[in-house]
Amino acid sequence: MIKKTIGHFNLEQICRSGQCFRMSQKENGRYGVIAGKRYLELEQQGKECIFYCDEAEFESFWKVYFDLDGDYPSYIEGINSKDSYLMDAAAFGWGIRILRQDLWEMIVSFLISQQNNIVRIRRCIQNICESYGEEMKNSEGETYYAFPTPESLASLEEDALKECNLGYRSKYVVRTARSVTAGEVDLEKISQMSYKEAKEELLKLFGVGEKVADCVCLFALHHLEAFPIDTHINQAMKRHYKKGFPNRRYKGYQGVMQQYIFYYELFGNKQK
DNA sequence: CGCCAGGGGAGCT
DNA sequence: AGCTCCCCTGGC
Repeated sequence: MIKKTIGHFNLEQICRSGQCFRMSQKENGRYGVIAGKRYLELEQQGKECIFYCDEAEFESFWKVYFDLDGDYPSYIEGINSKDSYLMDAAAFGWGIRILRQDLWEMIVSFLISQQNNIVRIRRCIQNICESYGEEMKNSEGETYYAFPTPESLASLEEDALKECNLGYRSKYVVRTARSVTAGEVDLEKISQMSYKEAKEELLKLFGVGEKVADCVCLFALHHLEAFPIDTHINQAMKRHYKKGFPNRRYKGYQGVMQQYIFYYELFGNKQK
């Protein structure tokens, strides 16, 4: 285990921010994160954060995964001080980071997210992992499940994932898995593309629209200019940005602002 | 029981 | 760009 003091990093906020559905708080207060086949436990102790892994794994994987080299103070300092709403939102979600999650996982996760709430999304994902993901053991011998591969989902009937509580989204996931295994869409290539190209490519997948594509671009490909607009963001735009969100000012990192707004809308004080 | 909303999307005009 | 319809759960 290693201890790190990292500014603008807060596990509770990241866990609740709704970008990572495989991070959860355990009964002992620690957080567990599953990423691909990996498992990590973390613990927040005030400003310090404990990573239960060795230095090599931290440096080569988790530091990148949690975007610890990102300069979040400068993102926040760039906020227009006259924009009290955004100032409040950022002050509330100061510890959020935009993670670098697996591309395939994010595609499936946000296919499932449509017309769905966060609690149920987590359950759906847990269900497909338990049913079709590889069974793994962490260092304490506890079982966890890797995310199902495209191949394992492509072979299913279109309605098979209804048993995992996906409802009508089942066929979106199965058909998308088939597109990937058939090579119609190349995930390796997408990960090398610019935001614009990657989004265009993702939109070819059945069930992927503007919002889902933007979430994938932001949370997997780390295109911070992606600004997913969902019902909550849409309402915030109507209330606070009737003339449109100032994209020009936050050019290149609008996605970070989106996360502050989203988190604030969901968990902030409702006296707005 | 009906109604509605939850981080939408497809298909059509 | 805007509209309709699609369609699954859970909460009230």
